[in-house]
Parts: sequence; structure tokens; C-alpha cells
Amino acid sequence: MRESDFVSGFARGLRVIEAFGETRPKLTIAEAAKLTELDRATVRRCLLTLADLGYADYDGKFFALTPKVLRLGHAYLSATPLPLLIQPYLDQLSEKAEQSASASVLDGTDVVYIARASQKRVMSINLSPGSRLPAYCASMGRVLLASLPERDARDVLDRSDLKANTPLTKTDPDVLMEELRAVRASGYAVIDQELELGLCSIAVPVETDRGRVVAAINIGAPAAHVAAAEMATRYLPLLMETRKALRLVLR
Amino acid sequence: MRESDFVSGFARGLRVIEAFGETRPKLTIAEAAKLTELDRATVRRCLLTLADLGYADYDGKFFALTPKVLRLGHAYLSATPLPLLIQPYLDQLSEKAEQSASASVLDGTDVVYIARASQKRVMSINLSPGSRLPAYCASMGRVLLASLPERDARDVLDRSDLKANTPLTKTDPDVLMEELRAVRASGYAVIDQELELGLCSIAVPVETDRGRVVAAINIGAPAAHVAAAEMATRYLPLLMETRKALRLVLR
DNA sequence: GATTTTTGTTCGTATAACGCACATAAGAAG
DNA sequence: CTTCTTATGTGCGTTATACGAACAAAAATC
Repeated sequence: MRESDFVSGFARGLRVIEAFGETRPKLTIAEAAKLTELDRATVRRCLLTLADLGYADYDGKFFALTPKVLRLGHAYLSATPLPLLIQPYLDQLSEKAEQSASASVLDGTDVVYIARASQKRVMSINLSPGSRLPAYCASMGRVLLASLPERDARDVLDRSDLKANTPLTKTDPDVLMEELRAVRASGYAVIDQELELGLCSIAVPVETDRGRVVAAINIGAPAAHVAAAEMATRYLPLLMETRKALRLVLR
Repeated sequence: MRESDFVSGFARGLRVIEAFGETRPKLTIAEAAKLTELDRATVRRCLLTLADLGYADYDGKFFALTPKVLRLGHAYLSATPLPLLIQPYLDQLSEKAEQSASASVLDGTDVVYIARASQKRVMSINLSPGSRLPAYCASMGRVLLASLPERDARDVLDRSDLKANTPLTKTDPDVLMEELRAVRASGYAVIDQELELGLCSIAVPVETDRGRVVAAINIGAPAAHVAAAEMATRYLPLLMETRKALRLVLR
């Protein structure tokens, strides 16, 4: 791509949108300028443009995003076959397991939920398509990282903010890399309360008919109800069955 | 706002993103140019910018959005207090009613889901935060339209594509306006299989402590299980209770 | 209340994007 | 194969945008 084929005004605008979310819902021009590291005048124009298009509200001091920005994310979900294809399989899986089932893909250091069939809430945070979790401490993240070349997986870990969400969270990159090797060998990953106390999950990769890993699916369960050691015996057959069925419909 | 405070490159880029979703997942430069009514060279630059930033993939012929665009919609959901505030109340409501409960706001002619607590799937389509339904035939849409000045509500209906999703769908604007008056008087709206056969729902508005309507909440149930006439007697007390509780926490 | 710091806005200029036109490539129809 | 038709990539003059500094206006601090 030639340098002249890059619309920097567009790229700057997207950065401004992403500046929300990380922090507070309302941003002043100066705050947004700091977060995006752009000139105040530039940020101001982007925000006024967003307001003019209805993507943001402006009360003279603060800018806040409007629900219209959800159209942007929705453009992906409704346009991409993967989430739509996986959803019915997830529903079945969730029903058989009597637990929540989800599907996700990797984006940078995060797993991004693309579909979900939820039973009763067990997590403190609410997950839905578009939600993100750090890959290093999520079962689907482990599976997706394991599917990458070692070098790339290590690179993701190095860029990750490896913090201990619970006393059980593994945060040493070397330990995590070893864990990934185990996941690669066994074909599944189990997380025992590394993300949140009281929550276990198990994940397997989802491949196309040619063996390319395109997503991961998982089942989450309360640790009080299903011990980590039980996760595999109880849910792995169901996950494998779903994985096999998906492999036949994904090209 | 002065004209010079509008970044047209940014606005054009956003239109390009929205061009996906409406149609197929993959777009060529020429297709995107047609959908957005922008110059091919401009669309090409926007798409290459998206690809460069990782918001899109490009195989030399087709562009496809990547999960990264979900960050944009997520910026709203995680930055706006309303969805986060409503969620726990929705969870409770859903549990007590033993049915799915949702919250939404109005965006143009659509209702946009901002939170949801789902029980077993009853609808053919899967709803999650960011999902959109036409306001005229959804219970939350009726409630939200009823909260607008008559003139504005009529305007939304006139801009809507009033199609009969089922034989029961009301599509006459005058009939719908009359319906809105009834909703305004009673304080709730019941939909009897107007969106999808077999599905009933009931909604009430959610207000701030000063009486401004900021969202709507609803409960959906299979028509086979709960007749439309029963919806109010069975679920209205629960909805009103939730509405009252929310009114105390919303400013 | 005066001073310092931060924030929003304006303006001239260098620069980058726009959109047209042309060239090239890839399919579709004959 | 040839001939249309349609799609993509590039060069360039015109137009519009971003930059940075300077000014104005608030806040915040003293």
C-alpha cells in the first residue's frame, strides 16, 4: 500500500472512538486529546464530526457516545458468517451441558466473544458478543494462543498485561508457554479460577475442513458445582462433538 | 458548528464500515463504492486504511471486517453507565419471570439492545447488546415511540419500512399512532406475535428520577406458553417493580 | 482577587485527500 | 479469439484538512 492510500483523518477518528470505553463515558476535548495523543484541534474536529453524524452527544463540555456506534460493531456480527454459523451449535451445546457456552476469536492480546448461549449468570461480569477478555487467562485464549506458532504466541504474551486476577492466575510467560504446549498436545484447555474466583472453564479449538483454527468454543461452570478436574470428563465429549460438527460446515 | 470543523474523511470512513452488514460479509471496492455512493478512489483509500489498522482483511479482491471493529461498539457499551446499571436489575427480572428480559434505547427507526438477560431461546433470531429491531413492531419500540412527542413518533413511523413480518403485524401508520396513544395512557405495551409468530412481549419505559425516559425494558415469552392477554397480569407487576427500582438509581 | 494552569477556539499555511481521467487488468458474452 | 463490459490502480490539479502557534476563556491554585 502506498502511503498516499492511507486516510489519516479516518484513522484518527477511529482512535477517538476507542478512547471512550477505556475510561469514563464522557470525555472533554482535552481528555480525548491526551488519550489519543492527537492535537486538541484535530480531536475537536473528530468529536464534532461524530456529534454531527449522531454517533456522539455534545453538551458544550462533554462528549458521550450514542448507541449509534453499536451499528459499527454490528456491521461485523451481521456480516460475518462465522458467528451466525456457530450460534445454533452453541445453543445445542449449552442446552446439553446445562452451562453457558461461548465462541470467540483472537484480537491482539484479547479474546473477543463472537457468539454466546448463556444459562444462568455465574460470572460477575456479563459477557456478550463483542466482550473482551485477556487471552492469557481465559480457556479460549489458551486454545487460540496454542494454535499460533510459538513465536507469535510468545509475542502476544509479551505484549499482554499479565496480572493476577486471582491467586490462581498464571502470570509467568515461561509457565504460560509451557501450558500452551500442553494445550497443543491435549487439544483442549482448562482454566481453574484464573480469571475469577469460583469460575472454571474448558475450551477447544474450532477448525475449518482444512484444519485452520478459526475460533474457539468453551463451556463455563461454577467451581462450586464442577471441580476443575471434572471439567474434562464432563464436558470434553460434548465440546469435541460440537467441534466435529462445526468442522464439517466451515470451509 | 462551522463547516471546517467537519472531517469528511472520517465521516466517509464510517459510512464504509456501515456498508458491510447491510449486505454480504465481503465487499469489493466497487461494491462498497456503490453502497456508500462515494467515489471508488475514496472508498479504496478508506478500505486500505481499515486493512492497515487491522479493522479489515484484504485478499487482493475482497475486503471483510475483522472482530476488531467490535471494539468500536464496545467502546459505547463499556463506557456508558446505562447498560451496566440496568444489567443486574435485568438479571433479577429475568430470573423472577423465568423468561428473557432486555433493555433497549431508540436509534432512528430501530430499537437497539443495550443489555439482556436471556433464558432459553424462544426467538429464531439471536438478540444481544447491539442487536436492532424495527421499533414499530417491537414492544420496547412502542414504549419508546410513545414517549416521544406525537410529531416525532409519526416522523419515525414515516421513515420506517412498515412491513408485515407476520399476519398480525400492524403496518398502518394511523393505527400505530392510535396504538401509541393507548401505550402512553396505560404505561406499557404488549406485542402479540407482530415480530415473529409464536412470540409475545411486554415492555415498560424506564425513567430517570426526573421522569425523562431513557430506555425501555421488556419480557418476552412464547405465545404457546403465555397468551398475549395474560402477559400484563403475569409480568406487568414485575416490570413495574423493576422500573421503580431503576428510577431511584438513574439520574 | 490575582496568578497560574488548563482548556477551547481561531487562523494562516504546509500538506494531504479528493475526484476526475486515463491506463490496465480481468471477466463475460458473442 | 475477439469484443464488450466491468473492476482496479495510478497520476495530477484542485480543494479541503491537519498542524502548530497564538489568543481567549475558564478553572484551579494560592
